Amino acid sequence: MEPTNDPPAFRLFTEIGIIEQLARNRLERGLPDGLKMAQFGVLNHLVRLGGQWSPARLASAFQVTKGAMTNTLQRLEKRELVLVEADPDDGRAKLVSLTEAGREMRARCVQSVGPLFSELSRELTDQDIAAALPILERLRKYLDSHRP
Amino acid sequence: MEPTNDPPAFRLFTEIGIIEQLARNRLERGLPDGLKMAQFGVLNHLVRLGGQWSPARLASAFQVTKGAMTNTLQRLEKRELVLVEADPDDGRAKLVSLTEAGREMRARCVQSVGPLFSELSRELTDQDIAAALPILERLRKYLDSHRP
DNA sequence: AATATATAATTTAACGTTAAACTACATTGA
DNA sequence: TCAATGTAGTTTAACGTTAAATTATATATT
Repeated sequence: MEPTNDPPAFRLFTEIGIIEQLARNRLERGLPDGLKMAQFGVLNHLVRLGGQWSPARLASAFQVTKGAMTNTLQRLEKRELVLVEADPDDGRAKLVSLTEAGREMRARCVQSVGPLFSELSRELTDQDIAAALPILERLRKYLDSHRP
Repeated sequence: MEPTNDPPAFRLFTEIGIIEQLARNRLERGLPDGLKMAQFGVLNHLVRLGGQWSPARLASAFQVTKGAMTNTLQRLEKRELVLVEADPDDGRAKLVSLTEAGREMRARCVQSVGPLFSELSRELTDQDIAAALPILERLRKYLDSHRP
């Protein structure tokens, strides 16, 4: 690739776009049973934070539309990795929680993802990453707070 | 959002994934005539680097599959923003170049994208970005060189 | 020269995403 | 109380993406 004269912000977006594609592809390739990143993301979220989550709260946590979350949850529910119940306190809402199978699947996912992170740590130290993270967080928060 | 205990590399991917989504959405929203980022990317590439490019070279430059590039080029060709000819030296190949309309459209796209970059420069200086870019470049190059 | 292998581009199916329209239920306020 | 407004979730259409199969042409090897 030729070196570019694009302004820094443009190059930042370009790098982010390419990394996102390569990383999702690489991670997804290792996930068990053809699970997708979106699905693993929800399982991981439920394991880390526990409890019951409405689809709307999950959609907001992952910055996707409610329609996208409906889709992901339906796929997880089909595999019985997740339990979806009616919210007793709100007739419009549902509550999503992890099943035992979901917890096990998440563990397998974490295992499958391990090797990439090990390799990466030889290229990029935690210090390197820590240097970049605050800038990306500011960018993310800015974009998030100026949404339509 | 609750603070996470995820390892730095994981948080890096998470931030990148969210930023990619928010940024593409924000940028696309401003593009003229419902042009998409993928299409603008190709126009921009052809303006910056000029000349004739085979679909395969473009696919490689953008790190997408040839199928994805076929799709993007067909949409650009339908709007006559791009000219696609047979390669006289290789019966399998095609050559893609910019039309005048394509050049004008790219200029309109750059204009439409300007405001976001101005706003952004008040949140994130070029120095901030310059601090993050080398790390992202290393990550991108690593992922790119270890593809299946 | 003939065959085998490799490359260029397209097509198809499957997935995730958004936006917008829709249904169902909740909340607010006159 | 009832009407208006707001929110939760689903559905559909359109787009971009990948992977895999397909067609056509090039290149290399024997």
